[in-house]
Amino acid sequence: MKISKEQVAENRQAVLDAAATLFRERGFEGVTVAEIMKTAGLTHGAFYGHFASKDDLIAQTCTHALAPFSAEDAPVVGIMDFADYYLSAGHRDDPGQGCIFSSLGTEAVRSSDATRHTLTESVRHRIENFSQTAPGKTATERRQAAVGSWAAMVGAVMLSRLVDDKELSDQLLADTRAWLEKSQAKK
Amino acid sequence: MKISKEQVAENRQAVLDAAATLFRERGFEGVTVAEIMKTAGLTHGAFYGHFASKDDLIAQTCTHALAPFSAEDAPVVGIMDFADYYLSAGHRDDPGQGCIFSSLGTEAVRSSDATRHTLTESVRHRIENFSQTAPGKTATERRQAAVGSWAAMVGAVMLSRLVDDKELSDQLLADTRAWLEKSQAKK
DNA sequence: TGTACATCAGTGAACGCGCGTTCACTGATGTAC
DNA sequence: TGTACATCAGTGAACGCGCGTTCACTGATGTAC
Repeated sequence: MKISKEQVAENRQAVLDAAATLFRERGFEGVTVAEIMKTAGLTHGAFYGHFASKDDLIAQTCTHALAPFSAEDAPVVGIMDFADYYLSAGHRDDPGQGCIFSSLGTEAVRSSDATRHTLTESVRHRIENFSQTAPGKTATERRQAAVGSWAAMVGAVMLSRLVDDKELSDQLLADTRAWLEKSQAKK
Repeated sequence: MKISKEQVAENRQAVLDAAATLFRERGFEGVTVAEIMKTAGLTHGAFYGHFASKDDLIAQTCTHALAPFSAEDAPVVGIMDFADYYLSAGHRDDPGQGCIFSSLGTEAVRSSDATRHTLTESVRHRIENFSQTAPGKTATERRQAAVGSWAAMVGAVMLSRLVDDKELSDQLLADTRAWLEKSQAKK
């Protein structure tokens, strides 16, 4: 039952896609290798032909999921434009397709060196990207605005998902957005 | 080998203390029941005399660890005073004694109803507390400042622990603090 | 106050399930002639 | 171009370890008389 080279590449992408969604929805430890392979349309035995271990998959999944944002030519995005998406109910309610930091942040602290390194570089890119349009007279001020604003978004979405009261959850998102808007306006 | 009532109460507290530290350091799933009991000076078999399950322990540990902040007479604390502690290297480097949201936030999303409810009430209290001294003309503005500022702190500490570059980690904390200070100052 | 006995917190061996990982086998692909 | 064979991605049964949980047993506490 040998498979064509194209099919192999497709299968590999399917596994990475399935892992990217499932990990963000249920955490690295909340999803089994067998479940990921099944979602990708394969059996668990095929897993080790593609990846050295579950940890290896985690690292490669992070790289895979963050690729669009880490590209050198990634589009510059304004903080408030980003906030409109990031602090939306849609993003909160669909972690599987959302930001990896607000869905896996506290677990990733204890992940492999490779995973943490990928995430670190992504943090750097995100800050550099936001810094280009952030308010402030100096580069330092703009970077501070970029870091502070993004940290607030990540924290707010994480808390909004945690809370068991929809009203409070909505308020966390809306209040953070309002506060960001005011902070941006003032230079 | 029956034990005195005082000793039973002490043992229970020791288990909760051990769990509170270990969970924050290594995550709910990264610590075993046996390890917690050993840290508390007991054997794993005694666990089920105190708690119905590991999930029950998690819920009670959250209540235990958050008790000081959830009390009705908890002291009102200024946002920047709190930020001085929260965004310090000391807090970042000692998650075992630190804020539960920045160490367990993304895992807690998938925890039991009881755990999430305890955390929700704690979020509410924290916001109410900060709102009392937050800047703003109206109650709404003050609440927005409280929510946005706290979200930024939680996000910043989580990211600062995640990153594998000490310089970037320090910068995340310092930039967030600087940005918070500026945002507080303006009204 | 002293003695006999029931209680029950803690012990540690054992259970059983789930999960990451391995491996002998299959059969379609793609190469050699 | 057609045929024979080697390759190797995928299959699914099996392994083994770790962890949450259970349970028969122990022996100090505290109560009854």
